[in-house]
Amino acid sequence: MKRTAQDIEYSQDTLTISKFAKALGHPARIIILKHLSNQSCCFTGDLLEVLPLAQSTVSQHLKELKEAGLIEGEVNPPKVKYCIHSENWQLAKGLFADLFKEDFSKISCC
Amino acid sequence: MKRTAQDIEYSQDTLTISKFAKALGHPARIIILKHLSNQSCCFTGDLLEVLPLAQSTVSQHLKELKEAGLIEGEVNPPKVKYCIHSENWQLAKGLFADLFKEDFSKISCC
DNA sequence: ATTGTTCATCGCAAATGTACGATGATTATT
DNA sequence: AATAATCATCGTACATTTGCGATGAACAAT
Repeated sequence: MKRTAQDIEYSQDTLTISKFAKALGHPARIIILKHLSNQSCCFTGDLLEVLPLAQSTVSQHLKELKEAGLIEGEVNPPKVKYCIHSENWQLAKGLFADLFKEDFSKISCC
Repeated sequence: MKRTAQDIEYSQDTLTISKFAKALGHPARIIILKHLSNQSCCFTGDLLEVLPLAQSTVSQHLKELKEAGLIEGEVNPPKVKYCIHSENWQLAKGLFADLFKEDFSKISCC
């Protein structure tokens, strides 16, 4: 991937929402987030019972969600509790709501 | 990527939102969608003036958005008009709103 | 007929993503 | 001290994504 001088042209909001979206771009990570958000609060790798994936793979997905800022992990040996990162969750909610604010429910095109 | 028998385990909603999210997972595509959604309606490769990318690359991003169902293209030679795919736009809006419906704005964790 | 415009697609290169098993680190329990 | 449980990380394999230039297809205007 050649990169030129120009790739700095995106606004912060654009970068932020695309980062969140990218993290949401895999069904396993959607499942994880839905679990965390239902489970009024924290959670851990009981996810393994829900996801048809190896433990290491789930761990990797959790890492990506953490790096995207959507969740946070709290070590609680020998377990780890994962929670929704409330601040960024609100941020994401707002950014997506803003993206989809236009309503094209009536005949829209052209 | 080894695939085993189990990868069929995701619900339709989960697959759908992750497909949309994946398509939103790149800043260039966010820009494109914002343009289409502001521009009350259709559009074409004036996107080239907005995006720091080669024409072929932009075309590829448009293709991905089309395949994800978020936009549709209408040939109008020698140009192509792109529009938000209203039905799927509404669907996406609903799915994201549902995902983020829980409110973690007050102290949430554990 | 030739030329120009607009756009998609192909082929390539490099980067990232997805998945797994194996191994290791940490702590609790025996 | 030894074992078990929980989770992260490493290494590997393969797929997908991202980007570009080059080429081609479709049509309009000359």
